Amino acid sequence: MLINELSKKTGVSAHTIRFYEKSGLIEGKQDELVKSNNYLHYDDVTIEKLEFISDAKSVGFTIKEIGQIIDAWYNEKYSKNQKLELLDDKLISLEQKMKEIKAMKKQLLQFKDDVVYDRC
Amino acid sequence: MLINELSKKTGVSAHTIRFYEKSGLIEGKQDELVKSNNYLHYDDVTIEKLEFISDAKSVGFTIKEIGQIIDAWYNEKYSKNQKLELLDDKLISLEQKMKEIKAMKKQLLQFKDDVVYDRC
DNA sequence: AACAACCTTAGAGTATAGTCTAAGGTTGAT
DNA sequence: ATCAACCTTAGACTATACTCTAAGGTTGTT
Repeated sequence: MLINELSKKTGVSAHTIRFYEKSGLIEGKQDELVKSNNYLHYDDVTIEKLEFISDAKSVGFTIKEIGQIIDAWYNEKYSKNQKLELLDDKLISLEQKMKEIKAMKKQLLQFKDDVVYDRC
Repeated sequence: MLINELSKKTGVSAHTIRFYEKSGLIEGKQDELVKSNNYLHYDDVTIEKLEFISDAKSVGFTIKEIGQIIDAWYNEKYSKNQKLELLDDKLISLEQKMKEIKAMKKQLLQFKDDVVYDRC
């Protein structure tokens, strides 16, 4: 599919898709039989990747980190051990985020308490 | 205390402290007895606020959101109900973040599995 | 008085992550 | 052939959150 269709299927704008492509997160391929244009074609894996990018951004991963994770998933440029190490690394950072969110929850509940009992 | 001491006590640079002050997150006071300068003095509550800002940034709150939370905590410009509503709102967004992180954890564990069993 | 070590404001510069515009080429239907 | 509706690249613009520089004033010690 071409970029517009990909955009419609994922809800990600063509501009942003191109930005992700420039950033190395996804990759379209040219049809080798067609030399008259340089239109890029995208497959279903790219849809998966864009969905993953959206989820990964939500949890606070940067474009760079997301690129690494995608490479650990789809790419052959890392060894198995390197991939597992990177993924473990990101899992640890998720645990960390989780802890921080729990602590922040406690803090906000404390603030609520302070408001209710006029302690602020 | 003056800005340098505050910076040393909190680990937040004087530049960043000034940026937070401009953004309305914290507020120093001038010594009314001293007219020869416009040095700003900070109290211990500001230390608390800066620590909160750091924690709140970690969980992904924006400066604007952090400002609102601080106002719901220290400021009198909101009613009790408005404060509680805002804090509940932020608590809900934390629950949401928590869910997203759990889902991402599952996804990364799946990726690990795929790597281990050569499914990618 | 001179000096280091502070303080101030204004504004420029950086990184991240888009978002948009312009200028131009291609495709497919009429 | 012409037209809408695509496609491309290059680069400008935006928002957020800093980070730094410059220029100048103040304080405290020698």
